[in-house]
Amino acid sequence: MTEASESLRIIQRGTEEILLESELTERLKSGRRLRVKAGFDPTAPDLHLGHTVLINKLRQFQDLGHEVLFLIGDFTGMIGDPTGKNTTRPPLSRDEVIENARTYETQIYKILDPEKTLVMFNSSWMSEMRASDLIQLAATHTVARMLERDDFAKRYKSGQPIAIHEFLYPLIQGYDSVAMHADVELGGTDQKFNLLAGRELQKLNGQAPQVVITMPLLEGTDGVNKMSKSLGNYIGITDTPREMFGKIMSISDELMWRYFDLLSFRSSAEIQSLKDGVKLGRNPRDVKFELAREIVARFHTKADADLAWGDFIERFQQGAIPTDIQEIPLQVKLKHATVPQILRGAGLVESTSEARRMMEQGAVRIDGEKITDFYKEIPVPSSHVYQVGKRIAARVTLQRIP
RNA sequence: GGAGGGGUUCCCGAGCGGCCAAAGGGAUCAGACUGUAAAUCUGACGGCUCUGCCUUCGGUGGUUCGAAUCCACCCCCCUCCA
Repeated sequence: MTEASESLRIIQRGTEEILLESELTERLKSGRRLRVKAGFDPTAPDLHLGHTVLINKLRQFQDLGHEVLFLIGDFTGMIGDPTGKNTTRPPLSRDEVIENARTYETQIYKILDPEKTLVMFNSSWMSEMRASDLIQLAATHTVARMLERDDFAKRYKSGQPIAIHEFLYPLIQGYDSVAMHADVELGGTDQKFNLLAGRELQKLNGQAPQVVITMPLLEGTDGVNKMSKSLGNYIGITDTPREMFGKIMSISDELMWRYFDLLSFRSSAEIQSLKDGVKLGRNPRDVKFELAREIVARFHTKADADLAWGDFIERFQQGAIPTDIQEIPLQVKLKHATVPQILRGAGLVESTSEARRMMEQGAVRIDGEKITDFYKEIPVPSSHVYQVGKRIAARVTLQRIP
């Protein structure tokens, strides 16, 4: 097996599609250090596991000696990528974009090698672009072509608005590839249209068109929608070890295998043997533990992962009161306080109505004892551990103020 | 510019003078169970000083004993025509 075909095999793993594979082989054979582009919109400042599917792939390119061009779409961020959306996104302010971009930069190096990463901002060439250039760019594509895009088509048909500027997004993303002289661009499957626009524009500008590689979209913790911050089904890479561990444990047994495929660094053979193990009666929960430990260790440390694991077992399997819980001081004017008041005051619930509901449902405990009486008076001063359900707990210390 | 349709609680979506804090579904949360914060089942799901009271159905003003529901004006979205 030649070196190029070995590289190709590594790159192929887990991808959805490579366009065109022959071109990729060609470039790999050239032995040149390839410029591998991936763009991120700085709309959501926190990366989640869904993004890491792509970043892991970038890392593989780096390991093979290539250079990653990490494009922060600060200019396009002000437009708002219409991909997959059924409504127009609100544009971001200059300051928000810069702030978000900074967060991205600090987060990607948990996976990428900084030595082989070039961070670029598309505002550096887009802000220079003149109106006449932009119109020329716009002239390269037709409205019909734009409306072929599934998300635009759906919005158009169902009567949702599409603003003109949204048509510019794929064109600008494509133009980025021209400006960056990208050899390869990676994106989610939903980005295919935008990625292909890059190929066309590069051809028009006399460059060899980039190879487009699409990666599957990772489903979120709900197992249905793609992972995204706005849907609240995400696992952030800056989540605490405990949160991250718990969220991974909450995915369905089915989805767990998908996560193994797209997120685990284990070999395909190893994953297959885990599957076989479950078939033979191994508890899927324990396999999920392994996944959770691997992922938590990647973004934190091995020790953090083990701690989170132990904590999870104690808390959910054995129902123990967590040990290192938050301390919340609360000042009270009277000699007594009722439980709903305390829970709301300490921020454990959003309203006293919610506190009452939780109590009715038997979710509230004080020092491990279930409390259902709304009017139970807690003396002030005092200090107890208050729990609302299995996940929320804090030691609340009541202090009397005159 | 003209004609028509529409804006309902986190989302979708019913309601079209009182029985509406507003059906149903989704999401979410809790409880039970379990092999787990899977699955399944049950329940909750505006707020409060909670057997009652207060605020909500694009906005403002009106009609009425009483309006999410009727009227007027305004704002926003969509479709068709120009």
